Amino acid sequence: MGPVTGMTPDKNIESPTAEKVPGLSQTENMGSLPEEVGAARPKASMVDNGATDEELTNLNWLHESTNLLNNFSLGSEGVSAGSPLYDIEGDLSPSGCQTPEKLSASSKPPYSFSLLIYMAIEHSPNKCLPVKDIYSWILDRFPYFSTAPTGWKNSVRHNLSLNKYFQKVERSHGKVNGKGSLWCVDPEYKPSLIQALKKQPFSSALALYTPPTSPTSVSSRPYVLTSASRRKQIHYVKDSDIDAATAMMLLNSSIKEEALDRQKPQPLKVVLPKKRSYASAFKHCPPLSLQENDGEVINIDPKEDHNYSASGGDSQRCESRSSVSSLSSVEEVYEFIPKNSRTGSDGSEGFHSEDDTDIDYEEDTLGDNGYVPQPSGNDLHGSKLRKEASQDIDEELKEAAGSLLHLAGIRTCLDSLLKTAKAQSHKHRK
DNA sequence: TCATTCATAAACATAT
DNA sequence: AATATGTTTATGAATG
Repeated sequence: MGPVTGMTPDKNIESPTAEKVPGLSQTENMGSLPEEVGAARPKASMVDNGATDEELTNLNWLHESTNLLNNFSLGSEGVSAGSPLYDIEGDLSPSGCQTPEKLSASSKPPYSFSLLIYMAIEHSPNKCLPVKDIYSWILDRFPYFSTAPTGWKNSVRHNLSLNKYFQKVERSHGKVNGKGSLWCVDPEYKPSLIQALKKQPFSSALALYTPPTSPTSVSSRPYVLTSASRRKQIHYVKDSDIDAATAMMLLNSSIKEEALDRQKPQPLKVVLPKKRSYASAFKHCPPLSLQENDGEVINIDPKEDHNYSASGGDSQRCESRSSVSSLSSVEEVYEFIPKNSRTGSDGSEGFHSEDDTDIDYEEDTLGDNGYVPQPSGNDLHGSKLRKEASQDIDEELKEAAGSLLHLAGIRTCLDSLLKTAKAQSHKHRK
């Protein structure tokens, strides 16, 4: 028996390596995924009290960070009603810098397939795309591939299948139109992908970024702060603030996740854990788990799970799991503001499938497979739910703040007790 | 030199 | 049956 023929058009191709562009070597400019996610210690850079008092009992930070948390968890709603479809060609690219697309119209895009796929998925309204639409998006954005040998589709599929960053999600049952599954970005690895994208020479690519969210916070929204204020905040940050704010962030994120979870009828149904178990990918982070190794992990032998960029996975996974990296990543990218006005208007931005996929999403919304698209800002039901969630968050935040105040009070008491004790012993010695 | 990442090709299985 | 999709293996280039 000979080799299987007629499988895909992929087969009747020349080796694309023949078309490699000089000066644009495969890895030279390519968006290689980072081995480590950039240091994800929460900088608590938002805490801007400007004071010098480093005592925990100085509760300015609490007030500030509580406001901040509200901005993070609730206030972001007002930023963008639609899904954050950022404009890859947006005005964020430095003047005089060509966009990758334009560069790649005749030459190979400076992104790895992983990043291309990631961008495609992130551009989709529902953050999930079938393979076909990933093809389409890439073709749409990178005309290079229209003339490139079709082997690139094989590479896309290969990446989807092999790469740990991507997850397969079932389409709705009983829905026969549309082959295959939907592909999503594993939230756990979003920071990695973002980090990789950030390393691209084209800063406009950053405009694609959706602020990474914790696994269950599906509605990723951009966070808008000016870089100037951010730097200022970073400048004033203090260690005590970091820890406190970190605690608050973690607390908040867990609360938020719970609240958001309540909104969702069912979690995403991840099809099958191929590279490793993704069963936890859409689960919550354990609340307030400050530990990097939370036990669940994680036998990541790069050889065991044969996939790309397996190294460094441990740390980044832990970081992202703890939600802390979300904050840091957000900080890294929150300057980028969505251009949602273009969504869907020209057919390329806010990519819509030409086939049934969107219909699929709609049905899934009501649906039977548990796949829930991101709530859109004008979704009344969603906003109502969010309001409820917000109230919950508010209440829990108050409780949390109360607890922290309580702790601070204890600390104050202890301090004063210590002082008294010292004074007494001093007296006693005299 | 070695390990790693990535691209590419290919074989094969399964679903539509 | 044809095609699309998904998985797996192999190989080689580039890089640190």
